[in-house]
Formats: sequence, C-alpha cells, structure tokens
Amino acid sequence: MTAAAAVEVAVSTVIFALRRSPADDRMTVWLPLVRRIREPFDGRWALPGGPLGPNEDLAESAARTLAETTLLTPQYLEQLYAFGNTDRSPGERVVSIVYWALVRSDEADVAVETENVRWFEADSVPELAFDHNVIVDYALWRLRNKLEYSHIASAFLGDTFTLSELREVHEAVLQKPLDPANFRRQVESSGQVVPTEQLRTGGRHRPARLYRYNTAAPDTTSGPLGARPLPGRTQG
Amino acid sequence: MTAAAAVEVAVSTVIFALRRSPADDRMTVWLPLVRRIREPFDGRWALPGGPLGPNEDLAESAARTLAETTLLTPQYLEQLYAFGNTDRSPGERVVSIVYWALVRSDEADVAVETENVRWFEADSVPELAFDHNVIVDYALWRLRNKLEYSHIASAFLGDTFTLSELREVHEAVLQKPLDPANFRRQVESSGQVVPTEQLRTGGRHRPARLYRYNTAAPDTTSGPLGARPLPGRTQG
DNA sequence: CCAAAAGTGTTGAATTTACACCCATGA
DNA sequence: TCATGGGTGTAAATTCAACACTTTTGG
Repeated sequence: MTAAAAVEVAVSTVIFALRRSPADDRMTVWLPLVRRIREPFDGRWALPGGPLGPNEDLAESAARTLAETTLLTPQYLEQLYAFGNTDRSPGERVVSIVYWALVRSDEADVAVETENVRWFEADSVPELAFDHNVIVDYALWRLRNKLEYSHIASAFLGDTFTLSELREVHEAVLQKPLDPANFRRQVESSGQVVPTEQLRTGGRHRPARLYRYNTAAPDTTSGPLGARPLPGRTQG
Repeated sequence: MTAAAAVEVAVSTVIFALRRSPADDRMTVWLPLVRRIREPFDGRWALPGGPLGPNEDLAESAARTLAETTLLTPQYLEQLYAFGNTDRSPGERVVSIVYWALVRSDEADVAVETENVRWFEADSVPELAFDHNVIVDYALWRLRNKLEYSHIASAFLGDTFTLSELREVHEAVLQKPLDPANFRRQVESSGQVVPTEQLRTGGRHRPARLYRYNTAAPDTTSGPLGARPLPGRTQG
C-alpha cells in the first residue's frame, strides 16, 4: 500500500512506418525516436512516451504521445508488453506499459523531424536509453510474427490498395521476396480483403485492381479482448 | 509528474492446473480464486494478487502471490497483459499487470483450500470482482492458443511423462479428442520432447515409454525476450 | 485367451510451392 | 512493337487426417 506509491507508471510506444531507404530504393521499416533532455541517459535516443495521465486509459496515453511526437494518427495500436524490472531505470522505479503502432507510409513521409525527433531504420537503431533496444527488438519480432497470421499489413496503406502494394509491405517487413501468384491466392482466400470496382492505372502495364480491408471479417487475433480499440471508439 | 503518483500498480496471476471433474472423471482446467475482504467488491471472488513491491520484479511479484495463495511453485509463468482502464476499479486508479501460470496437476491436487481460497473449474467461474472475468477469459484463450504452437503442456506434468499423459493434457485444455497416432507423430517430430530409457508399467496393457521435455530445443515462442525467466534464474 | 492401450503403417485429401504462361497497358 | 507488372493455370512436393493393423502387457 504505502510502498506502491513509489512505483511510477509510464507509457511508451514503438511506432512503425515503411519508408524507402535513401541508399537503395527498397522499402524498409522505420521508427521515430526522441532525444532525452535530462538524466538518466541524457542525450540518448529513446522511445516516445511519458507518464500515464490520471484520467487516460493506457491506449489513450499511447496515442497521445504518438500524436505529440509524429502528428500522426495510428492505423493500428496494440499493447506490446509491460516492462518493470527493478533495475531498468537508475535511481527510480518505473513500470513502462509499451504499445506498438502502425502508421500509414504516405503520412509518415511528411512526418516532422526536429533536433529531438528523428526517424531511424528499424534494423540499425543506435544504442538507446534504458532497456529500449530490447523493446524495439521485441516489437519488431511481434510485427513480423503477427504479419503472418493477421492482416495488419493494410494499416501501412491507404483505404484501398493493390495486391502488389500489399505484397510490397509484406516483403519489406519480412525482408524476403514473395511469389506474387501465391501471395495473391493466400490473401484472396483469407477473406480479410475484398476487391473493389476500381482499378489503379498509371504504371506502364496492365492496371491493377484495388482492394479494401474487409471490416466484416472476424478478428481472431486478439481473443476475448477483441480488436484492440483505437482511442475514440469504445469497447469492453 | 505530479499526477503519476496517483496511479497504483498491482500484479495479479491467473493460475491454471488440471484436475479431474468430480461429476464425470474427465480432466478439466481449474484455477484458484481468493475472496475479497474489503471494498470495492467485498465478498466477491477475485484473482490472487496485490500491490507491486518496490524491490521486486513483476514476475517475482506474480510468483510470490502465487506461492502465498497456493503454496505452489509455477512450472511456467508468463505475462498476460496490463489492464489499466480508468474505470476498472471504482474510486481508485489501478494498473494491473497480469501474469498466467501453470502448476503441476499432482501438486495442485493437494493445494490448500480455505474459507477465502477456492479452486473453480475454468469454464464455470462465478461473477468476479473488477474486470477479472475478462481477464480469465483472455488467459484461457491464450492458454489454448499457445498450447498449439509451443510445448507448455509438459508444465502440467512431472519431469517425465508418457505421450498418453501429454495427450490427455491437450485434450483437457482444448476440450476435444485427439488422434493418438497423429498426436504422437506431431510431438515426436517437434523435437520438444525426447524419449528416455524408462517405461511406465502398471496399466493392464503394453507399457508406455516415458519422455522428457527437451531443454536443448530452441524456444521460438517469446522472441527476443527469450523464455520467460522464472524467479530464481536470471536473464536479460 | 481377451481387453486395452502402445505404437506403426498406409492411403487419400488438402495445402504449399515453384514456375509456366497469358493479359492489358504505356511508351 | 516491346517491356512490365497483373493475373491465371497447373503439377510436384509436402503436410494433414482418418483409420487399419500389429505389439505387449495384466488379468
């Protein structure tokens, strides 16, 4: 009782977006980090986050810091893990509830960068404050894992997208090429996306059909907790 | 900063064991609950747990309350989820880090029951305090899910076990019969268990070979966090 | 011998994988 | 017309599911 007040609660978020690598032109996974401006780890890069407000839910807090650092709204937001080892922050006891989020690539392209906010390629982040390197690695593992049995990939894209675009997302995240023909069949038979009437023209080749995420499809990836509610909607 | 102190941190644990149902003789999933002895929800059953100690890690806290309520040591302990909605506890703001644990069936058989600690069958728990019914449902979903792609089932058994015993665990958790021949092949090809030299005699039928959990097999179920360290061992 | 569970074999179905091939567009 | 990605077809390989059958014990 008396002792519990000594524990502080913070919420941090690993924010993923896809961007083209400046070197080659390949799509890769990126995430924004913020520079710490006080001890401990003054000057080090760290995950965006902050103390949990007394009147905000955990996911709300994650979405708030996400908006504050990137000016973006997440397409997908899910709790990752609670980190609370006694030794993870020198001189204080902090339990961090960490979320991970996906934002649309086209929005991320125009995201602000300042002296204290910078985007990094996910597989070459510097040495971070606290245990944040472990957290980033775990979030990346979860992203790659979940991509294969759910349909979060569309969260990186707009409302409609071609199957090539969707495949490009998978290839970027999983870092391996996928057979276009088999990918198409897998996705179509999953029922998670539905074709629209529109085509996307413009490339110097046959136009591609646009698909849309199927909101009516059942979500079996979160069990009784249901689809992780994005702040704004409501769900038990 | 100032506001963060208003949030209390608690750790609760969903403890699973297998027991034979008193009605029929079938194995089913059980869990211990404790009766609340103060408001809010005075008199209601709830998950065992309590405030996080200032000098204990999250998993340590879960194992401690587990030992306090059941006098048992968990064979498996993993973080489930952090629940922190503002409205989940009337009049106070509590973030609960919830763990789930598996204990051996033979130990659970001799577990104490008191006026304020009782074991319930998992699919017929009463109306619980707080949001604990949701938590139990989610933990059950996770248990059933994880059983199919990891080898936590052996945590319900002793050091050595027959494949029939292991299959009985699966059947109890998944609530459906499994083909003995196919189950055997699946388990053997997974590499997660290895045969010993011993046989188990006693039934009036052919003796069954005893198997042991293969500690050398790689654990791919937790990603970069590694196998969830049980209190006592150490791991980053 | 018989009953019962341990353990092996086999077959057809379903799924995955690799890759050949046609289609429709811009240049 | 050619190059390029969109989209379909198909056959081999692999995995999965159902079930027949043999083995070894206790009674």
